[in-house]
Amino acid sequence: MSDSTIYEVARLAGVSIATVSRALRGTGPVSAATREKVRQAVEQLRFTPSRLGVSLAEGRHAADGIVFPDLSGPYFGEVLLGYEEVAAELGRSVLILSTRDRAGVPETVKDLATRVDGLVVFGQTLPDALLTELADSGLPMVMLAREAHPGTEAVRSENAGSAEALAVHLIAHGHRRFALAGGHDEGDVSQRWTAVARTLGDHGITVPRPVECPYTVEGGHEAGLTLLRDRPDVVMCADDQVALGVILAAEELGLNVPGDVAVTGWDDIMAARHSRPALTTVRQPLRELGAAAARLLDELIAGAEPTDSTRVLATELVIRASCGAHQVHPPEEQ
Amino acid sequence: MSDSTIYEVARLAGVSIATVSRALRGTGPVSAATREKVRQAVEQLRFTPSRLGVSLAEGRHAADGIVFPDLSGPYFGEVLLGYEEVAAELGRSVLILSTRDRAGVPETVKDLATRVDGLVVFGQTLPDALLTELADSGLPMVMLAREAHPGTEAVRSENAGSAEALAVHLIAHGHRRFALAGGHDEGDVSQRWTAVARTLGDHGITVPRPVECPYTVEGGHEAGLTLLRDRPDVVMCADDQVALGVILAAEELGLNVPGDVAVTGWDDIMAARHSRPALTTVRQPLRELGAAAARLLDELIAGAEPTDSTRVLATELVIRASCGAHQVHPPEEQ
DNA sequence: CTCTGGGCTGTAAGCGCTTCCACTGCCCGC
DNA sequence: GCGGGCAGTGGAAGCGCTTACAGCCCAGAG
Repeated sequence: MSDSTIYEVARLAGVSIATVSRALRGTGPVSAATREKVRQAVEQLRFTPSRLGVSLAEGRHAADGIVFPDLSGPYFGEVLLGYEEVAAELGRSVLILSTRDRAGVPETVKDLATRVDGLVVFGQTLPDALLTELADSGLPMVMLAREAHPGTEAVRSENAGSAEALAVHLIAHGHRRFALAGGHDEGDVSQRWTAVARTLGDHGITVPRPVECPYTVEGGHEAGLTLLRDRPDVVMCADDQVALGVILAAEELGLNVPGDVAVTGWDDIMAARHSRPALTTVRQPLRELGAAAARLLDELIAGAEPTDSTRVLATELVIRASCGAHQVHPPEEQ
Repeated sequence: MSDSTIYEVARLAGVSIATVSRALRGTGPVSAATREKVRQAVEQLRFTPSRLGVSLAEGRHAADGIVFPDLSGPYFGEVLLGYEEVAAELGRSVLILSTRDRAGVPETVKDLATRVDGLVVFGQTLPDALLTELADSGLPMVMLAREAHPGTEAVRSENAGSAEALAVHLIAHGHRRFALAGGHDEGDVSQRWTAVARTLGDHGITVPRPVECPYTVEGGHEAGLTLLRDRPDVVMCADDQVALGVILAAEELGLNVPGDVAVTGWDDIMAARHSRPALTTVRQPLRELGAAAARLLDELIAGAEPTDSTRVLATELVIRASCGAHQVHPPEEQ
């Protein structure tokens, strides 16, 4: 961009750069005649103010950073979509950073931090020590899909209640031997498993520890091959991708889903509705999650004090075929 | 971020800011003793150079912009993932912008342009006039999933060959009455439809004009309800999401897929493998698409002249159940 | 012993903008 | 007729950095 500068505009318009700036931003009084001269000069030179100059002078970037563990799969895309939409409305740009098996993450994140006014961090993407360091430096931060870290704000979707409802539903199906696929991550998933274990405990059912695996179809497939050796009645999965993998594993082992084993997911991604059998799952308001994070961060940047509290968005139990033969709801529309 | 500045570091270390800069960047000679003093001062003050200052002085942002029509669905997430990964390796940040039904796109894009050293633009996201304006301003640009615009570079995946192969396969299945779902977009999709029409024509088959619809499940569903009234043998869809929607529509109309009507997609998203029936489609190398774009843009930014040419990545025909009863390949692994 | 050339360091000029402050007229009210 | 106030404008000081240029000092050469 060999763009012209405010000096050239000023010279062409025959005014000072201060006047050009005032005319363009609408701050301070400028006569109609001057404004017109400036407008013409700007047009002739195709002048656009340098963001760098503006930001340096204003002392702000008008940009947010958002840190993901990964961008693959439908989950993050949806959240990001909701985030970017709100950020754009608020006049802020969005810088993304994916950390997935990458070296030098702390340095990269710190570099990102110098480019933005605030940061959104997903789940357990970053070590707590780094979060503390960033928060202590005064950087506004919002945590996504987990509880707030000291000095930050957070937003996640409801976990325990839906997990309990799902567990109760599965018990009503007559399932007794449970298995959990997808590890304990100190974030959303662990809250769900805790609620599930408690609910099952209330019914005199004990659950084995969850089998750790990456939150991907492949991870679920592998975990499924292990889990299904014990012939559980039902496998509850950390997310829909894992569930799809478990279903694949079941098919490979000659097991019918849900006849021989029920499977449930979490998130309600597109594939959940189209899979065979259609997946019983819990719908998360992914876009709203992103949107809420964007608004929270904007408030912090505007000067609000972080409250260390977590905003919780409601989820919805989605009963489909994979949890058992007796469907509670009629098949969905559209 | 109430960060300290290079001046404070210089004062604490008892040297000039020039020396601090040299010590930190490794440009110019600095004695070991001085280097150590600077290092200590930096550590004590937790100094990180302001990106704004650096960029303003260097005259570059070390950041790329990438413009999407939308971020929902699996397609863009994957491409973005590939992009961001390479960009990070190259030491560049990534700013994203989604334009989906949003007002003031030209202004937003121009704002984005002032924040980056180069831009990647997806398909038909931006009007040609705007592309021309940006390219003329000297902004390095790479087009994604379409042919190069003058003054840019482009990368897309192969369309005509796979489209022809798919059409030939469908003809071999005995299908004769074709329908196309998903509009003519002047980009990737139109290349496919053109190849399909030509191939079918060679076999004496004519195709009706494609039915326009958004590239979503809902769009496909609606288009399907229209298309299927004519009872075609097969519906070829612009992408997998549209295909999933058409399958939904077929089910609603009591039609068996592929028994009564075959359906094909494009992209090979995750849901394609898990849908019922599993979707015959064409796999695009989504991450590679993003990665190639990142590298091309980096070359342009480094000074390479745009060649107005398009790099084409190979695709792969994926035959599953939705195209007809007689499967050519055995069921896939994993 | 003087001269020369590095090595090392500091000074200062930008990079492109915003905005405080000072200044000039001019209109209005008394 | 005169002073106060205000619309309109310019000068200049930053914002935080990089880097060309110049200066200093000292070792080694002559």
